[in-house]
Amino acid sequence: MSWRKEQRRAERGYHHGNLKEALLQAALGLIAEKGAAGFTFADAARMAGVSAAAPYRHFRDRDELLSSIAQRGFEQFEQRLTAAWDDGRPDTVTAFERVGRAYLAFAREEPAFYNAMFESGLPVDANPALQAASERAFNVIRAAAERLAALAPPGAPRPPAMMMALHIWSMAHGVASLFSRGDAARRKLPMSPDELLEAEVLIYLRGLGFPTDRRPPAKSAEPPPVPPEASSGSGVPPGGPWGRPK
Amino acid sequence: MSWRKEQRRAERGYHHGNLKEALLQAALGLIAEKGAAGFTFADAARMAGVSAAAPYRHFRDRDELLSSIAQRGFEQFEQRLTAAWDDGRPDTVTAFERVGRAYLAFAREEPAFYNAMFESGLPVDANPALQAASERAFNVIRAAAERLAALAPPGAPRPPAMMMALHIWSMAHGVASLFSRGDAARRKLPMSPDELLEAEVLIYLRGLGFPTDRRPPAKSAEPPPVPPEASSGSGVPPGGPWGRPK
DNA sequence: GGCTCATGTAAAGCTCGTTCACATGAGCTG
DNA sequence: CAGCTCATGTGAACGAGCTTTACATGAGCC
Repeated sequence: MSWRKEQRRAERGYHHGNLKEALLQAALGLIAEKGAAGFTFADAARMAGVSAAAPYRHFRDRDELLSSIAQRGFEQFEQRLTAAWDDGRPDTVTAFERVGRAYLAFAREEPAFYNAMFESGLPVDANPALQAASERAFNVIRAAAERLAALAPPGAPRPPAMMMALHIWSMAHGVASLFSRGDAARRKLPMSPDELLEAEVLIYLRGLGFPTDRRPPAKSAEPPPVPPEASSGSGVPPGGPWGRPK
Repeated sequence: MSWRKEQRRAERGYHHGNLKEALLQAALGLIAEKGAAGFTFADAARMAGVSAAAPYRHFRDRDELLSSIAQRGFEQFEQRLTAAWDDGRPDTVTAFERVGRAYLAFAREEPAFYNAMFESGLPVDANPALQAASERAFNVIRAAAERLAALAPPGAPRPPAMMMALHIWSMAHGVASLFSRGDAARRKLPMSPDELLEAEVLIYLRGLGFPTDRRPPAKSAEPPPVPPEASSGSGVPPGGPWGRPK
């Protein structure tokens, strides 16, 4: 039983050498497995092969480890959103939707980060660094909304970019929280979370007057998809953004 | 120190009489204060004036107490949504928006329930009763969406009601989670969460082709607010649902 | 070679969740 | 009303986690 620990210590010597990083990695794994609530400081220490007290040399307490993870999470989140936005290429609407998908992808692929960031109950605004990181991530969405708002069709009042950003964020976050993670994801949906969000954003943008003539799964090898019947009723585009009822 | 407990016992006798309910109430208060994660079985027992082991006569374990609370939460949630919907009176769109506001109001006014229901990490679908209660609450939104979809303007494909319901739910949940609760609510917003959600829903509905000629704060004493210039561009209504830039 | 300080350890105190054997008394039964 | 029974509550105990404290180790520097 105990020789294992001894051997481990023999392998690495009295000093670990990179304990802080090892703890962060261990915690990441544990959170992904059991959620931020189930994650245990002691477990992380065990996993790194050190005593339960060792982590306190690197983190004030369990919460600070969690904060560190959330911090990293927001940074990676920002990077991924930025990459997805790609400065609005090839066109603003396409890039905007890519950001939405990136949001969901992050929630799905980095459950540990997402959990620490949004579901751990961490008081984000009590930690200035964390708050700043969160702000920077949101600013990607905000900047994208800014560009989109600038493209608003003429003849209508320009929508406030900040409001658009908040709307998009709430949609992405709502879909991610409700349908794209863990247990709740098992709810039977008529469509994938990605499609759900994409349709939601498209309908929303159309509500703002943006031309959104593509369908979500977007077989791009289609004839120009907008026959000029668009002015039926009060401006309803022809194809629904929810695709055909397959 | 200990005479307090003795006195308490003297006051109520050996048997509590209504411990289960007392525990639920105590837990509700504790969760509202410190979140479902910070809530402690032992604390609830203390608050009810019984020993730490007593609760186990009424709940298999801590999780079952939490589930009970979530269950009640979903039931009250359903009631409030149903009341807000009021069978679509006075008109479908108005009632629909009232449901959205009720969603936010519940999140704000019943933080303990909301927390247990959506933020406690409870495996909802592992508990049939809980899942059913959650389903019933969602069905209110779904039924409302159904009625709304039936009113879809002619000339456009009718949007799937289920999709609409999921969209609305994700919006409400996103706004509630991000802006309407606890710390995150401190984020400075250009508008209240209620206004934010209302605008979001209105824009969305307009994207579906619904006539949404009211502005959120809705001074209803206005002249018919849709001058027939609606067909400019691709169907952009005249007034933005975000009101004037005040 | 010897010092120093960052880093790790063991032990202990606290709280919590949970179980167990035992106590109490409310309500039924005769 | 006496006595029985069973739901309900108690106290003690266990293991686990968080955190602090006093002590150990050894890497890097003079």
